[in-house]
Formats: sequence, C-alpha cells, structure tokens
Amino acid sequence: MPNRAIPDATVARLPVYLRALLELAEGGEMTVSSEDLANLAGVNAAKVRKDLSYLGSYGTRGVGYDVEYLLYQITRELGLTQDWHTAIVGIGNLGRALASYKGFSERGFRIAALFDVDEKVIGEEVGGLIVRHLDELKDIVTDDRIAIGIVATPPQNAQEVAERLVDAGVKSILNFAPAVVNVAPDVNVRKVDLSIELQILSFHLQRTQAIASAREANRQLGG
Amino acid sequence: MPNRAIPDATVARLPVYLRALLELAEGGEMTVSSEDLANLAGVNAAKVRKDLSYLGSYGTRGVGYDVEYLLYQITRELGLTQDWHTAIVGIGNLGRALASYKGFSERGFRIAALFDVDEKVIGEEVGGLIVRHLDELKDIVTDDRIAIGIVATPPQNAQEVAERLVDAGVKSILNFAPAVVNVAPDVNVRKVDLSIELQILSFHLQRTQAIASAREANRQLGG
DNA sequence: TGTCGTTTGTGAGAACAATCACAAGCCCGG
DNA sequence: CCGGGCTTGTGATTGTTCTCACAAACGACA
Ligand SMILES: NC(=O)c1ccc[n+]([C@@H]2O[C@H](COP(=O)([O-])OP(=O)(O)OC[C@H]3O[C@@H](n4cnc5c(N)ncnc54)[C@H](O)[C@@H]3O)[C@@H](O)[C@H]2O)c1
Ligand SMILES: NC(=O)c1ccc[n+]([C@@H]2O[C@H](COP(=O)([O-])OP(=O)(O)OC[C@H]3O[C@@H](n4cnc5c(N)ncnc54)[C@H](O)[C@@H]3O)[C@@H](O)[C@H]2O)c1
Repeated sequence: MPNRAIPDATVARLPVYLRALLELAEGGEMTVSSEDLANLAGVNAAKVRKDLSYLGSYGTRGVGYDVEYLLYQITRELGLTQDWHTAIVGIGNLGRALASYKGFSERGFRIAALFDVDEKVIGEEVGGLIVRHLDELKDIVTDDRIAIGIVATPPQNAQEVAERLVDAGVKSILNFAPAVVNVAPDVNVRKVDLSIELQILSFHLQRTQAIASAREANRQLGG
Repeated sequence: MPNRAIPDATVARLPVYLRALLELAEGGEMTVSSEDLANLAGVNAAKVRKDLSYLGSYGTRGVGYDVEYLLYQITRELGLTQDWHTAIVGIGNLGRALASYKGFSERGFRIAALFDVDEKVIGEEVGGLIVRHLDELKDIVTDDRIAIGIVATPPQNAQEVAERLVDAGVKSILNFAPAVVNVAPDVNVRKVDLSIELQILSFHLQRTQAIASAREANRQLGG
C-alpha cells in the first residue's frame, strides 16, 4: 500500500482529472498521457504525474495511463464508489437551484432531504422532494443516513444551522452563506462564497486599472 | 509606498476581514485587535497581522486597528470604491438565482445585463432586467462598461461563451460551469465548482470511514 | 517621567506546493 | 534480442504560505 498522505492541493485536482477522464472514456480513448490529461485539466503535466503518483503507480512508461483503470482508481480514492446522501437547508433562491440541479446525482450525490423554517415553504415540492421543517432534521438525517449538509440560509442563521447539522451527526458541510462557521475539528466545512470570488476579480481589475492610469500620468508628465 | 506585491492567499482573505470589519463597524466598535479579528474571520492572529502588513502599517501597537480606517484601506485595495458592472450569461436555474440575489449589489457589483440564447428566455424579465440575446453581448458590454462576466451556461458552451466575453472586452470571468476554460493570460478566470467541493468532502468522509472499518477489522482479528 | 501591560510588525524557520529535469522502463520495428 | 522513441515516476530545487516568537511601540497610570 502506498504511503497514504495525499496533499490537499492534489485532492482538489482529482475531481478535475476525473471529469477529463470521463470525457476521454466517452470518446472511446483507451489510454491518455500526462501531457494530454494536463491540457484537458488546464494544469502542468509534471503536476498531473506527481498527483497521480500519490494514488500509486498506475501508468505505463512509454504509453500513458489506462483511462478506465485510472477512472476507477480516482473514483475509489474520492470515495465515489458509493452514493452520499445530502440535505439542503434553506430553500430560497439558491436552495431551489441546487435542489433541482441534476448534476449532483450524476456525480454520486443524492439530494435526500430539504429543510426550511418558513411555513410558506414547508410542504412545497421542490425538485421532487417535499420541504421539511428544520425540527425534523435529526430524525431524517439518522433515518436516511445523510452524510453531507448544504447550508443555503441567510448568513445570520448559518452558524446555528451548522450546529444543528453537526448535532444530527453530519460530518461534512458545504456552506453557501457568507459567514464564518465554527464547528468541532472532526467536522469538515467547505465554503462557497461568490462575493469573495468577485472581490478577488475586482482586486485584479483595480490593479491593472491602477497600473494603466499610472502609466498615463507618466506619459503626460514625460511628454 | 509599501512594496506592492500582495500574496494571492492574502487577497483571498481580505474579503473575509472586510465582512468582519463591517459587522464590527455596525456594532459600533472603534478598534479591533488582530486576535479578535482572527476569531471573527476564523484564522490565526499572526496571519491577520501579516496580511494587514502588506497593505501598510495601519495598526497601533498596544491598541489594535481602527475599524473605519482599516475598512477603507481594504475597500480601496480590493478596488471596491467603485461599482463594477457585471453580466450573467445563461439564465437557467442558477443564472436566475444569481440575477435576483441582492447580496452582489450590496458589495459593489451591479448586475447590468443578462444573456441567453434560448428564444423562450429572451425578453423575459428576471430580477428587474430583460434577458438579451447573446449576439447583443459585444455592444452592451461596451456601452455599459461591463467588466465582469459570469458564465452560468451548460459546460459544453462555457468555453465558447468565455471567448465571446473576452472578445467583447471582458477581462474577468467567474465560471460556474463544470468545465475548464482557457483564455488569454491577461484575462482572469475564477471557477466555482460545487461538484468539486462535494467530491473533496467525499474524499474526507471516505477516508474516516476507511479508517473506522480498518480499526473494526483489527479489533475482530485481535479479539 | 518611568513603569507596566498590551498589541503590532516582522525576521526566521517550518510546512507545503509547484516545477524542473532526467533515469528508468516500456513498446515496437527490424 | 537490440536500439530508438516515448512517457512515467520521482529526486532535487525553487517558490509560496503558514506559524512562531519577540523586539519595538503605544497608552495608561502613578
Ligand atoms: N441567491 C444567490 O444567487 C446567492 C449568491 C451568493 C450567495 N448566496 C447566499 O446563499 C444564501 C441563500 O441565498 P438565497 O438567495 O437563497 O436566500 P433566500 O432568502 O432566497 O432564501 C433563504 C431561505 O432560508 C430559509 N431560512 C432562514 N433561516 C433558516 C433557518 N434557520 N433554517 C432553515 N432555513 C432557514 C428562509 O426561509 C429562505 O427560504 C444566503 O446566505 C446568500 O447570501 C446566495
Ligand atoms: N443549478 C445549480 O444548482 C448548479 C449547481 C452547480 C453547477 N451548476 C452549473 O451551472 C451551469 C448552469 O446551471 P443551470 O442549472 O442554471 O442550467 P440550466 O440548464 O437551467 O440553464 C442553462 C441556461 O444557459 C442557456 N444557454 C445554453 N447555451 C448558451 C449559450 N451558448 N449562451 C448563452 N446561454 C446559453 C440555456 O438556454 C439555459 O437558459 C451549468 O453548467 C451547471 O452545471 C449549476
């Protein structure tokens, strides 16, 4: 067994390779080189090879990697050989979009329950599921073996909702609310924060703009 | 002027500090220590200090940072003293949720135009804007000085849409489609990929599960 | 004015990640 | 069975990010 300590940066790229490999498999490709896979994934070939080497020695020198075999190995490493049951809390604009998204089930994430606290929303059918009251969370999480909780409530309620998820036994949380949530260290929280992404883009826009106007000022002084 | 080379990792955290500072300002706090700010942002205090030191020496030893002043400096550094005009391409489930989200404009991102190619969607009003045909992209981007493009189309069309955005003059793209998009190096692309986030969570779930079952097997052997 | 408790700003070192560069190993054709 | 072309796997190196630890600076108060 290889030394099992896959770097976080590698783990974050495995899903990208997985997607590229799925496309290759659909296209009927039998093998793929690190070079080609790197192009499809938008990274450097050496990085691909190093990343894959953490999983084991699954390539063949002079040939490349067997697409199907590598697909299976990455799937296994990412724990995607089983379906993970998922609950969404907060069925507003975003929660609805997520609940009716087909892409998750294709990738092995079954949305198994929806929760809200608004009486107007509870009982409604969204994406084939009935919205439940948050008070039913613990029972449903236990009964349906829900492993992942998605928080799509307003930011003020994110911490409380996260705590209730953890209390119900959930060990993995994906948080869409723009708020920091603190939980026990054995719980994994990942955040998706669109405003942060836009602000990072803004930083770079501002920077190039600042450079451009400095250059302009310089030109005027110099001419 | 300080040496202007702010690390990417720092840039990505500035929005988090900004949010914490906004909360402090609303609560009437005049100053904040790196320790307190670190707790609010969910990071380590030394990191906060180092991050802030890249902006300049804006703290006072023995006291902390002036909330308002720091707010202003981060806002300026992130380029948020101006509104950035943004376009969303692909007005499906996700595009609609984004288009009607109030949070963006609160943070200085004005959604200025919506685009699609589906005749059934074009002309429809979503979040106060009329959906336009993608063919109008170039004209509208130019006229409305749109700086940021959000891609919310199916993955097959993401590359093409990104190219059209770039062709129209957009230098910053936020991509929600699970696809790699390649553009010229002066264009900034950031991706938000929910499936990848779930797969990373899955990796850690799988890992703890594997450890648990290994321990169980061991116990049975040993006992 | 001097002392004390507090908090910043940053050098130094550790940990982590990316990249390079090449020996080792494979396939194939002769 | 050998040699050439190709591609992996991985040490070595470089670059980036995190964390520690502490001197320097500040405010308060006697
Ligand atoms: N809509 C977007 O495009 C978008 C973009 C970026 C971030 N976000 C963030 O995602 C979150 C959801 O956004 P939205 O637009 O769907 O908001 P929304 O107001 O449309 O929906 C929030 C839902 O959460 C429910 N809710 C409130 N408190 C709850 C609680 N304690 N338990 C369970 N449910 C509760 C509300 O009843 C409502 O149905 C927000 O934090 C928002 O900032 C949304
Ligand atoms: N809905 C979600 O919760 C969710 C979650 C994760 C990722 N995504 C990704 O986000 C993207 C959008 O998802 P969605 O659920 O809104 O899909 P959707 O099918 O509901 O909407 C896609 C929209 O894009 C339009 N479109 C197609 N080709 C276009 C083109 N060339 N130019 C402009 N518009 C075009 C379609 O007409 C449609 O209105 C997809 O790539 C999806 O994988 C969505």
